[in-house]
Amino acid sequence: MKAQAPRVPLSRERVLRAAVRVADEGGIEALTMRRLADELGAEAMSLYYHVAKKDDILDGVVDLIASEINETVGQLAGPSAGAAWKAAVRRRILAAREVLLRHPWAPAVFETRAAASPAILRYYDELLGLMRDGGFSYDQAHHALHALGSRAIGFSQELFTPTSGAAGDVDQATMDMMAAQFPHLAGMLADIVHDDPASTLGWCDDQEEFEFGLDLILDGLERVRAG
Amino acid sequence: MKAQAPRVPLSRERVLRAAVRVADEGGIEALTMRRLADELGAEAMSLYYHVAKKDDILDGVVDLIASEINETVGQLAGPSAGAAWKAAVRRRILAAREVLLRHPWAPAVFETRAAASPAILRYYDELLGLMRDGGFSYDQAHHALHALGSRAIGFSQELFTPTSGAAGDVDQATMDMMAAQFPHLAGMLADIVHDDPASTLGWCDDQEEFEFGLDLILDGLERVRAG
DNA sequence: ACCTGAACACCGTTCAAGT
DNA sequence: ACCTGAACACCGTTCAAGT
Repeated sequence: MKAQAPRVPLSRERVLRAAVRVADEGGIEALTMRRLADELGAEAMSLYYHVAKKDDILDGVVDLIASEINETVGQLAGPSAGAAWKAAVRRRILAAREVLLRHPWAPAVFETRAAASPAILRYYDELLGLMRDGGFSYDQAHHALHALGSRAIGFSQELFTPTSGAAGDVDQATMDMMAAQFPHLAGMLADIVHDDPASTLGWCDDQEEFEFGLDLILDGLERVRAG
Repeated sequence: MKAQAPRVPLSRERVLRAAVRVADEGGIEALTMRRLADELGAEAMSLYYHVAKKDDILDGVVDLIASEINETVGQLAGPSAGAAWKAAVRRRILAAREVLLRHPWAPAVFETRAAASPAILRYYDELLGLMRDGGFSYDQAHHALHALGSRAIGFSQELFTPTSGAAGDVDQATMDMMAAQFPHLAGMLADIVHDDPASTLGWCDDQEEFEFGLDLILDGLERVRAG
């Protein structure tokens, strides 16, 4: 049996949507031109008729995910005037985060893109709008964006996750060695385990920690706003 | 003339130092096995005798940069007990940042590494030590690390830098279009330009913004500490 | 013990050629 | 207008072979 010509003709739109699908299923390293063409029932070279190069695909994919975020946060409602800005911004950021959690590979791609996509610009524009509702000056809001960093759009990069990996991975010998070399890390770990002996761990850079950091910043910003 | 055998024999150490040199000069995309071998006057295949694979090199490079950070912050002095913790942590983080500014490609590599390098563990261990001096519980210090995120080691990733690129790049037509589509971004930009008409711009995610965000978080943490 | 040449599988991308 | 086959330059990596 021979391969059939694709029923639906290719298009930039179809290519980008397929790219998201491939990355969702196999991670970002699965996203090669040949694998992507496969997903579309075409040859790798055919893609170049619809996109300029792979970088163009990555730009488009970022814009697509950001659009998904915009659609989600677009359904949020609630007051944002005055002191209500904080709850509104918080809601918005946590909703954006939920979208990104469905595309775990996306933050890393976001970070490699230099040019801002239209959808990302829109996201930030509306975020600024909420702050303006709260009474922030543009200068204050500008600082706020920098202070939030990638948290503004729902993720935060950690260089080192204290309890990533199951706690069971660490045997007593390594634990002792670590206690000698890194007493504070060991103490912290012991404390976390002690506080929650039933926890499976491998679960601390998650929702709770994200919200702690977010609230710390939002509270600080509220203080700036209130003068 | 034919190539001479390398005078100095290869070693893991030499390979890693050469890798940092190559990345410093040509960016991370210049760091290929063949280019790295060139730098050492050897063949690409020879590297595999001293390192397991490219990933191993990247792990080693991260550890090397983190060691450079540790050496730098190791020379800092000053009190850290009680309320002095904040200044001590601030000093430490800004010193780490200076090292990373000399290796602009490094943060991106840091973020791709899952396993924590010994040098990074040491950095965090000592950072935790300063917080303990300040009176933080391990649980509080744990939250603090998450709140700081990558800022703890001196950098912060932005998804979109409001005024990256020279301001002169934006002509009036694009500015008008942007004002219609993204009123708040346009307003913010106009305000920044107005506040500092002489500024060349393209210079806002820098030191000042980093310190603003850092201080916001440190102030919030101090409030947590003081209970 | 340490280094290398030839080779492999896999990238992104070009280009002339097919329909 | 849209798609493809063959080919190119470049990756990381293996392995048998050199000294």
